[in-house]
Amino acid sequence: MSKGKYYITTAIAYTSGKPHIGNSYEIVLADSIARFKRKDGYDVYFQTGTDEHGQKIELKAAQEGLTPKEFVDQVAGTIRRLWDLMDTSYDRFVRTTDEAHERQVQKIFKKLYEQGDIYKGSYEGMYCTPCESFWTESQLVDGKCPDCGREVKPAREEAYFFRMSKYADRLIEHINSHPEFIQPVSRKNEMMNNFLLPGLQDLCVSRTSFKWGVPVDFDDKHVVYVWLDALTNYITGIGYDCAGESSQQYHKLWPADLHLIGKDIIRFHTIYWPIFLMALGEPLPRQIFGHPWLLQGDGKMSKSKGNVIYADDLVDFFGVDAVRYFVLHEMPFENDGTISWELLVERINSDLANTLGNLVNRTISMSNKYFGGVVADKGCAEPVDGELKAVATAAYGKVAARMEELRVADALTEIFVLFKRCNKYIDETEPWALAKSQEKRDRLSTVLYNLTEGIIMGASLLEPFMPSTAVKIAQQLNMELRTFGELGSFGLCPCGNQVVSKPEILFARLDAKEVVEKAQAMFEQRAASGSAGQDQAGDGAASAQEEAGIDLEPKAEITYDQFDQLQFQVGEIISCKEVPKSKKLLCSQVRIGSRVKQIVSGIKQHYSAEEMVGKKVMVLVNLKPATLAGVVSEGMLLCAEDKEGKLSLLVPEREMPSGAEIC
RNA sequence: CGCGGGGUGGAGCAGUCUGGAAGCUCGUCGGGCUCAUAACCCGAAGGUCACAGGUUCAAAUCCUGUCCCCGCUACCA
Repeated sequence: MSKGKYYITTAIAYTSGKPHIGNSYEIVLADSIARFKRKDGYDVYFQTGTDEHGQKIELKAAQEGLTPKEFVDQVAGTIRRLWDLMDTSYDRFVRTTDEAHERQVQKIFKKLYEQGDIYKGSYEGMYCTPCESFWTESQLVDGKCPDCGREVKPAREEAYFFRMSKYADRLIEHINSHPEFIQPVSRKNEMMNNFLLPGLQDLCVSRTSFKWGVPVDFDDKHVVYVWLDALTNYITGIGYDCAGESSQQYHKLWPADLHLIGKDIIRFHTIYWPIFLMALGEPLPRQIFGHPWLLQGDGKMSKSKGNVIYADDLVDFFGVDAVRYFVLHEMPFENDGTISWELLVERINSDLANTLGNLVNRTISMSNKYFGGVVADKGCAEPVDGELKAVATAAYGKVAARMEELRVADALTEIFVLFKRCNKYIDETEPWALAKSQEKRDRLSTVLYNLTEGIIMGASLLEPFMPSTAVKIAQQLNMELRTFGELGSFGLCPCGNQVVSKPEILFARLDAKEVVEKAQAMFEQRAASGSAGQDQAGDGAASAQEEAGIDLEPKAEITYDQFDQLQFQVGEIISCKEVPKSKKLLCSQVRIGSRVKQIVSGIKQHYSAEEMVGKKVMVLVNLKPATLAGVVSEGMLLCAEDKEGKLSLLVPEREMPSGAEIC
């Protein structure tokens, strides 16, 4: 009976920290599609996981005093718990540190090298020795290292490259002949125009600058660089082997039917990934959907403000299904969506509490009130019933059509059309009026039967999106959820069915003001307890200092001589103006003794040019001049900075003449 | 400064590719109803589709220019 296999993946999450609600959206979206397809008769395999290598992770781990492996174990655990919390039905959670994956990546790398797709070359650029960093010409500031301002020299680092150009024509041809390959279509043009048509650059696929990665087994100075490691999870996770020993499962599942990814990594999935597959001689995935992002509406999401929204917070406030509903329903198809506490409450109240929850509640209440909870069709049909039945039986087709286009938000809207129609039906039939006369009792019974039927059909459609809500509704109605195949018929409910005697409220109405206040309190507490609370949920909750101090990573100790090399003096700002075309910079003329220096500072968002004038400030005088946004700066005004990035200039506590030494 | 995405009734969005009566949800206002979670149903008000030009019989939609917002990036010396 199966309609065939359906292999769906999400991007694997990078384990550098706890994902916020925007990142969690993807897994929920994938889950709703997977559940829908499963219920629709496909043999679904749903894979997700984590991407755990790279320099950033190496660094983060070191900062926390952990080995990279310990660190990623922790974060991968957090991510997996979050995915589970969101009630996602993935079949496999791959980790790029899985031994089998790593071994296969090595084999793939070697194979591609041996067949000439990967070659050893060198990465050329300008190298800053003290910073151990490569820079491209365009990154240099004034021909100097953008980090430290020191001289850079041309250098080359050995690296492996993948010959992209070889497969470019084939890929262009594939994309053109498979219009469904890249979704939404607008992304297709973007990829074609920006990358494919101008000519593909070879891709650097190894690094020597860090160790935390899959080692190249025939050249252990190198580790495999991210994409060849990360993207291949889609095949290694289901048992691919490049030596021809791939598993049964692989043969069954590959090619993937859908890679669901964020719009930021479309390029890697629609260009590099297909080309890797071509090189391996494997078929290409059928479809890649780059979904937009869910952005926070009320103010910037920022860790220092502590207002980052995480899925588990939302679940605490609203429950899993409400959160699922919100992210699925509020995401536009192509543009980024907005999330805020107010919008969340609005959606929950109007759709979930009013339209759906209240419908179930009033229907069950009436069945109990008029018939002791027994629902039966007494065959007293009237013309009004027709429209309800028509909407109910047509719903599956409409929802399925939307899902086929991956328009999940619109699919949900279609389901709610049915619930709204049920509410309207109550108004049209006025059961309370029917209840008043004895001879209308059969009609009343039929009306309630029809309503119950409409609700269970809607709930059955809702199941992939809000699984536990659908089950709750079915339980209250004392019925089984329907299969999609049954949704074409109206009236499958056996007569004499007994609903629960007291309906449970599915979604309580919320007060937006209260919710916002509660959220704010949570954020304040979190900000007070420091950054720990963000990476590890709940850890920070215990500490609640009045005014938290700020701890920094200690830098290496220096000698007095080193300190003595710095020259600080009091400077008086005699004039100040904004640097044109810059967001942050103010340019001040600072009198230091008898000299005047021009100093550019990134404080425009904290001080106006006018209020700067006349201030006596602390200046680092002997800093090597540099050019910022085209303006020369000959020193540095010293500032203190708090957690939120607010700045305060340092000024002498007592009156001091300009030029006074600070020592 | 560079790249990208936007600007459609009070709010969130669709419609723009493939010109042809300005739509959806929420909110507001008025009415109805009372089974229900002050819920439900009906109706109304509210938009020069950022601005200015142009193409066209016809422009939210195509072309040109301008302004504004957001993200990444370079500036935070």
